[in-house]
Amino acid sequence: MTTAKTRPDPMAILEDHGYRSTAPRRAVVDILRRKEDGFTAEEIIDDLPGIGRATVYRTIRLLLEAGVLCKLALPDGAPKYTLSTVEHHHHTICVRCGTVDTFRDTTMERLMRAIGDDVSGDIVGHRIEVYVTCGRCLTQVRS
Amino acid sequence: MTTAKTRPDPMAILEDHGYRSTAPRRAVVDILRRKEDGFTAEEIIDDLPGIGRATVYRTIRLLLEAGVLCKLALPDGAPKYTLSTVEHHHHTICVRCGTVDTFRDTTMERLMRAIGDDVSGDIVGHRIEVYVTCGRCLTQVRS
DNA sequence: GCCTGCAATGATACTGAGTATCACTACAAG
DNA sequence: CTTGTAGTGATACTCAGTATCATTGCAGGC
Ligand SMILES: [Mn+2]
Ligand SMILES: [Mn+2]
Ligand SMILES: [Zn+2]
Ligand SMILES: [Zn+2]
Repeated sequence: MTTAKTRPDPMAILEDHGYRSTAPRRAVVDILRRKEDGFTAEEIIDDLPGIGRATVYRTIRLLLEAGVLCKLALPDGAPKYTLSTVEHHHHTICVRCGTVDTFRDTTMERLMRAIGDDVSGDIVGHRIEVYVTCGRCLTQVRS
Repeated sequence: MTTAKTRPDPMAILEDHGYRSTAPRRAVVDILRRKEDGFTAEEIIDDLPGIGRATVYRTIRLLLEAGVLCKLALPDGAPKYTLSTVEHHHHTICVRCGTVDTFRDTTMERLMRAIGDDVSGDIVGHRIEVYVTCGRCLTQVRS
């Protein structure tokens, strides 16, 4: 059970998209590669006092466009981001502690395609977020 | 084919929750009862120059808590609200013109319950939004 | 119908997240 | 190295939403 998953280097992906490898971008990428959990933009900014807010936001936008990051819209508050694995997936978010987890459900994807018959127009995307009280929070509540 | 659906009066619902029936609240409720489509908070504020921003936001919050409104998180930009029918439902949002529609899919709800086995912790809610290019926008693109 | 307490209002100032600007910096190609 | 240009970051700004608080007006008691 290794926690380190082999994932393509986000910086390499940015370079493939024609962007330069710069020290600030590498710093941002290094930080968020270490985050197993979801993180906010402001979190990254605080972790990197030497790097301007604008650069952090710009780097996040590039990584989103490159598909390296997922953007989660929480019920309220600032969005969270997670490193995206290659496979299409969705997220559970603990409403108590904010922990983000991923899940995959191929039935869901099939269902989404079936819904195409119910809705007028062409489906171009979807967002599915499941709000949970996570296992750890459940045990805390009961103790 | 009547467009006016018989829905419980949002103001009456607020009164049931112990809130006063005031002129500003009635004005807000009157406006948004007329909107078949999704609307933003700022839209309501612009429609009611005599009423303070704070009051509009406060009224929207009360209606959300009372379950009268749904709040939609668009991919980016300010959230939209829609009057909620009693039945649980979800929304399609046209990525081109922003039109909001509703759909129901009981299979989806059954599936959500099935997912409970896959995720750790208790499911307390979910958000499903389907992004589309609506029928009207499709015909415009092709003309 | 009037008092009156307290809920509600709204002008204003504020916060927080994100973006535009622009003079400056540093990457990378030659 | 030199050099054009992509990238940076301090700063000022926008935009959505919230806190404050003096004033207003609703609703229940009389
Ligand atoms: Mn999906
Ligand atoms: Mn549902
Ligand atoms: Zn939790
Ligand atoms: Zn449309």
